[in-house]
Amino acid sequence: MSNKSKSKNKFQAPKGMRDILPKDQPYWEKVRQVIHLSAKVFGFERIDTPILEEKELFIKGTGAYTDIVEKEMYNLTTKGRDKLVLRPEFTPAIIRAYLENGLSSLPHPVKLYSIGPIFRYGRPQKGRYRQSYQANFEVIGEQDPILDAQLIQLFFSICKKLGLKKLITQINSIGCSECRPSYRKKLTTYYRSNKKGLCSDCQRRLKQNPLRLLDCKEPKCISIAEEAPQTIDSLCDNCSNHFKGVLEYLDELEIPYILNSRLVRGLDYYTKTVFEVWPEDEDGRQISLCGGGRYDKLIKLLGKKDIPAVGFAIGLDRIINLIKEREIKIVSKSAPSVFLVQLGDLGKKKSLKLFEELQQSGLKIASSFSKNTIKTQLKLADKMNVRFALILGQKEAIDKSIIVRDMISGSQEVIPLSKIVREIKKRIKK
RNA sequence: GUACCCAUAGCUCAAUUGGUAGAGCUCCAGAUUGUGGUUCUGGCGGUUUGAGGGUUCGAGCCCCUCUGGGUACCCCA
Repeated sequence: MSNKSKSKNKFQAPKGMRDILPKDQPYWEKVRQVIHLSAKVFGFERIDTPILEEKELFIKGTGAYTDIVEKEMYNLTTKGRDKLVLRPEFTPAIIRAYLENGLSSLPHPVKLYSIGPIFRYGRPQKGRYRQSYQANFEVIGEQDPILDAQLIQLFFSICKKLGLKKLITQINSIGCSECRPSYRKKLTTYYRSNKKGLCSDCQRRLKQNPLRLLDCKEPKCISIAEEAPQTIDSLCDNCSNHFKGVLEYLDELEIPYILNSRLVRGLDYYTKTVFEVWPEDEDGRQISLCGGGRYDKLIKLLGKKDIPAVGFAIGLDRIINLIKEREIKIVSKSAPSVFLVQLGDLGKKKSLKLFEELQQSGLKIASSFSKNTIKTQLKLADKMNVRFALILGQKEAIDKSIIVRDMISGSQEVIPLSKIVREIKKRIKK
């Protein structure tokens, strides 16, 4: 990505938003392709929801006191005075679609995934953009802890296919409506007695959302948080067993994880399991690759029925950044293996149709009809890293033949035009 | 939203104490009139240094504002 300003050009992309240029597209294609494949294997069906949603959906769903809702949404009012926002995350929108379209009549669990842009108004930096891309997975309608574990398995499966290793799961359980209130009380009491040692943000948050004090980055707050009562010690039997279940399944899957009692996450709807996955050697400050958890109460909040669910989101920008940082090679499947060189008026005319034939036969073929010299065309062929160049000139066009040039050895051979497809396919296989 | 750093050709970077912008790569063309990856030569490329204002005889360089980027927060993917 360029760090240069383009403001001498009259227009520039809005702050925190960028163009994904052709040279980066192979990364995006690869990542998306792997995600689609893994989603299918794990039984997820695709859903696409609008980029705009009612503002109220996120106030209710994500939570009125979360930073996302408080200060990071792109708001707009329509001519009809509807209050809409660019979606800052997927989950409430997916649940809305699930409820609105009667997907609850399908056999449960209903497994849905979606992939696309989300928008958050904040200060951009590496791995944080105002328009970023997520892949989002939701499993609706079951509370079996195996589903929580399977989501993490799914993420590791995707990473494995992308060649990403050295990752570690950060996991915690934050309880449910049964046990959270009493934990909250314990925590609040603990923090009240240490109130004067807290930063100003935390003093404010103490009233609204005391759980969030646990992952404050202020040194003084960190040391207070270290002594704070831990969520897992206050879980009710149900939550405790559930969490044990998740961890047992992770052990069974041999997925690396560490219990992180300070992981609470900023969205209001989480219950029980919360998790993120970080690169192993990082401290996770802003590079968590995915994050999610269980949200057994969200659906009731947005609808009527009390339906449990679990889900998570993958940050595609961060996945791609990591692939690049670790210099993992991505092979573009669409890279051409043959370049058709045309020479002279007749050659040019005849190659036009030949190009179509070759391409229809399934060969990945490149060409440059606007360049006329053989030199320039071969140069291009070389740059594209093509295996063979096919040369159709005046002479060949008359003879109904074509030259096959091996771009590695430099040797070439004249072949009858009628046999070219078969010959090339034979050679590529070698 | 807060703090610090940054901004010169498409890209990576030069420019002595403020003295009037230069190189490599890329791109295009030629050497080689039907043969690429090396080499050599030439050309395009900056409405003059992200934008606007100020100081000065003179600003890429100093000051202010804005825009964008980076990093650390806040928070999250």
